[in-house]
Amino acid sequence: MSRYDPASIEPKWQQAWEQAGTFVATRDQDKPKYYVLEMFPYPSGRIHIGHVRNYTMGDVIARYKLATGHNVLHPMGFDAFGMPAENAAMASGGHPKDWTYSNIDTMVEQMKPLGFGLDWTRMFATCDPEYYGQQQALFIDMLSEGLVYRKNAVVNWDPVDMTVLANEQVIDGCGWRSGAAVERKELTQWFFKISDMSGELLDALDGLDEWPAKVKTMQANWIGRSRGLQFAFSTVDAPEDFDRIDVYTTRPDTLMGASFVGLSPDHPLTRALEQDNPELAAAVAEMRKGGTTEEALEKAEKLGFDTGIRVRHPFDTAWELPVYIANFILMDYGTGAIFGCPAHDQRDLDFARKYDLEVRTVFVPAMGEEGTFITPEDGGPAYVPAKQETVRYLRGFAGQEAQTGEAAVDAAVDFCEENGVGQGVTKYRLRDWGLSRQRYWGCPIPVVHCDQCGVVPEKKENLPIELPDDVSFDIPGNPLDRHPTWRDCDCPSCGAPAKRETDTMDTFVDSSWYFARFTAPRAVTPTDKADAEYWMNVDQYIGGIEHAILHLLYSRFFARAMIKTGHLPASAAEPFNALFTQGMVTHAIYLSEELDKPIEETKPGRTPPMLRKIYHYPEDVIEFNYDGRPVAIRRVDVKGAANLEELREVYELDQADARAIEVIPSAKMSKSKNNVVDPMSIIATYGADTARWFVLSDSPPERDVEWTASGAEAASKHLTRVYRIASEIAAGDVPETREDPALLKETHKAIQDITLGVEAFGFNAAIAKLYGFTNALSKSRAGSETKRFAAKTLAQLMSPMTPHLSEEIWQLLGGEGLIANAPWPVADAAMLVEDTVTLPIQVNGKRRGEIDVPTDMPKEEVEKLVLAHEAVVRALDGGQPKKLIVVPGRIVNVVV
RNA sequence: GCCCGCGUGGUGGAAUGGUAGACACAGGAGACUUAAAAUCUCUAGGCCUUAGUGCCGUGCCGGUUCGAAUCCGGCCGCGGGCACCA
Repeated sequence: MSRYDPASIEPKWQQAWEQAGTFVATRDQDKPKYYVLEMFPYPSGRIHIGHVRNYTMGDVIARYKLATGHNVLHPMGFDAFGMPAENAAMASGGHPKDWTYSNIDTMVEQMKPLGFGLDWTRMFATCDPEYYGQQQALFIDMLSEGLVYRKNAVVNWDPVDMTVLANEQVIDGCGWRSGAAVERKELTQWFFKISDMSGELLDALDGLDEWPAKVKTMQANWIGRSRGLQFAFSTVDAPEDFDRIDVYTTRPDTLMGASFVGLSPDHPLTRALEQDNPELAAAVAEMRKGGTTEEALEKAEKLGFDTGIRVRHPFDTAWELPVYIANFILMDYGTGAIFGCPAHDQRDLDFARKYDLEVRTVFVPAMGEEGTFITPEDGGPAYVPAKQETVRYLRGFAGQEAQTGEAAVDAAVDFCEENGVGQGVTKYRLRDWGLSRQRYWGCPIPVVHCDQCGVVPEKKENLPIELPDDVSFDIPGNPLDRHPTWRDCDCPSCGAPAKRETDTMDTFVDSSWYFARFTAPRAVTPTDKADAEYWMNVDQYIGGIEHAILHLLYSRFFARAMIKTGHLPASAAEPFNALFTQGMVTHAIYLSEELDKPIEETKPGRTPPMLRKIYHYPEDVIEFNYDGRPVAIRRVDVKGAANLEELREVYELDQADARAIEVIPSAKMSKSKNNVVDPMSIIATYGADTARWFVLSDSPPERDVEWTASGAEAASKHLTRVYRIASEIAAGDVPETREDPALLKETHKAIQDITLGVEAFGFNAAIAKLYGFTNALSKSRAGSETKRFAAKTLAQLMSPMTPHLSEEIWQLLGGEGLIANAPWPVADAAMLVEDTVTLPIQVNGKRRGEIDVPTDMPKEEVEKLVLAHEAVVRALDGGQPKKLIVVPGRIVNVVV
């Protein structure tokens, strides 16, 4: 009998699928279509075990849907524009294009041996001119629909390198290369008008039944609809044209607690004051230092500057409030100006205390806490209860004295509207999407700047506007900007000499419509109508939770924009019917701190040896327990230690030499920590099916999974066992003994469990059931026909996860055709019925015994049996039960 | 700082509000073998001068319930996101 040999089995079946065109998708109106998509990878150079997990999950769904009679579309491509390619070019010469395409080649080569049921004929990379040319066409259509516009926005500016920095290139407020303090600088940039759709994008979340609730919550908070009051303070001693300052507040009920007005450093009034007040200008310049991220702004020390201007309180013109410029106020949200109510906002309170401003408590807890409550005026923290909580107003002006924040806000808005102070408005936190990037390796924005005509879209027949190849990355900045000829062109409108836009698009644009392009990847328009109508929507989308907000929100916006521009059917407004977010694959980090040179080499006057951190590769160490915690030693240091005791001795010696390796468990895989597990070595050692089986087993798919060598080995052992069991059955080595009705039942139970498991993304639980079923099959003394049926069913149930092994077993057992095409087994409902059930008996919620009863026994009879049970009799001690709860088929609880 | 998650044996984890620890890994004991590997069988949350029909136990504290890993409130820890990483 032959051994399980993945190295020979796997290429054989991959070839068979390719020859049969098993996974090539073509439109077929007779079958229900199913579009399964995993978030496409960035071509970093090598596939990562996290990719293997992500694509295996998608593949399980794809193969399962194929077996259940669907016409499946399961494509793959690459999200290929972006900074790493430029960084590589800067670091080691070369060209981003060469680097990217060579990485793509490598990754495709690494993915193919994994046997994913992908339609490779549809593959593309977003850096293919064929793709980004269509993206440019889309952009032009969006421009003419009014979905794109230009405005000023701030960027991270490195004043030394004279270049724009990405947020990740700003480290502790300084440029990553120059180390210079980063400033916020305004540039004219392109924007998508996503904010026009804020309400629609928010409301439509309700219809996404098959999306995780957490993703919908995150998106809803991100869009951030708020109902508030917009009103104006009239100013005293302000420059011309600034006789009023518009503010927006979500808490108009706290107006009587106002103690100052805050302006954003980017507010028009701030800019006006800057002109002739050097002291103020210097303070504002200080506030503009640091990065642009919300996190940086929030964490920055709260700075203010008193403008000297005063405003009149809308309810009492004699009451004047100071106007401060404050660095924590965002120009993009509301009106860029707020009123501060220190008593009910911790940030305002910190600010008020710093600048010695008034604190006026507006409301206090409604009841109970009189004795313990310290008002903010008396040094307590800001009082910020939930809006649903009822509070008592000391300085209310509308509504009841005791009311919820919500009711008070509504009453305040009504009051203000009636008295002409302001009006209730709905605002969104969501800002327009800035898509301009001052970088080379991205999709060129297809517009031309003409002295006569202004900003003009490129003609579609001139697309794609291709990136020039002759560029260099030896100096910072955008190579397109300094290219001698690429910018020169004729105005598409008047024909006069003009200049191209040198900004390229945010890579989120590339990934916001690739799912639509996959339906017709070679079409000469962005999409093909018939294909888009047939294949959209994506039935199941799978990807990382890190994309919960931006990528998914942008894609939802793009789908709507593509409907408006005629590139998608109206039914595709929500492009992803179901979403699944999977966890990361983590791995322990092996860390030691070693002297950078031997002590004996130390000479007087020389630098003494320093401890430095060394990260070891997983394959270079042996891990074991020492003193109750996991530690490791280098394989080269084992010195013939044959058992645990000797390994521990070596570890102790290493500790003395400061060479002992600490194990830091479950860390995100990272190249710099050397804890990246290369899937290719796993495949080389165990085969693709083992890798696939392992990444699905043990951990729930939405949670992170720790890669362990022992886990991979266990997976491999199990597949070997399945192969051996199946071969024995195929070879007729099974003794013809008695019938075993239990095995037939187990088989149908397994069909039921695994089918439900796959449908619900419970892959780890499904695999646990497959272990159980395998054990049942192995132990069963059933006759060969029943065993053969069970083994064939096992192969089918495993086939989405371990497709190569399953094909091999299917063939051994005389299955017809490819298992990939065999119809998914259906459980016989009659086989799933159990005759008896074991009911645990609880007394006061604690388990005290159990009884076996027929499944259909009436409640009354169960009660009689329970009351007769010795544990219950003893607990009752002759008395009557207070309560008797019988949950049919589940449990019995006696309350005494 | 703000938003969203997660936390169960030595380890990964299972459990429609209903027997906590399924299924595995590592460990222990045994069988087979000249031996090893492979394979198979059994064992396995913690506690105890009472070994039981016992007590404790799902990050911590409290609540709802006949019954809570699961629901609610507060706290601690870890992770994801925060609009130019993808």
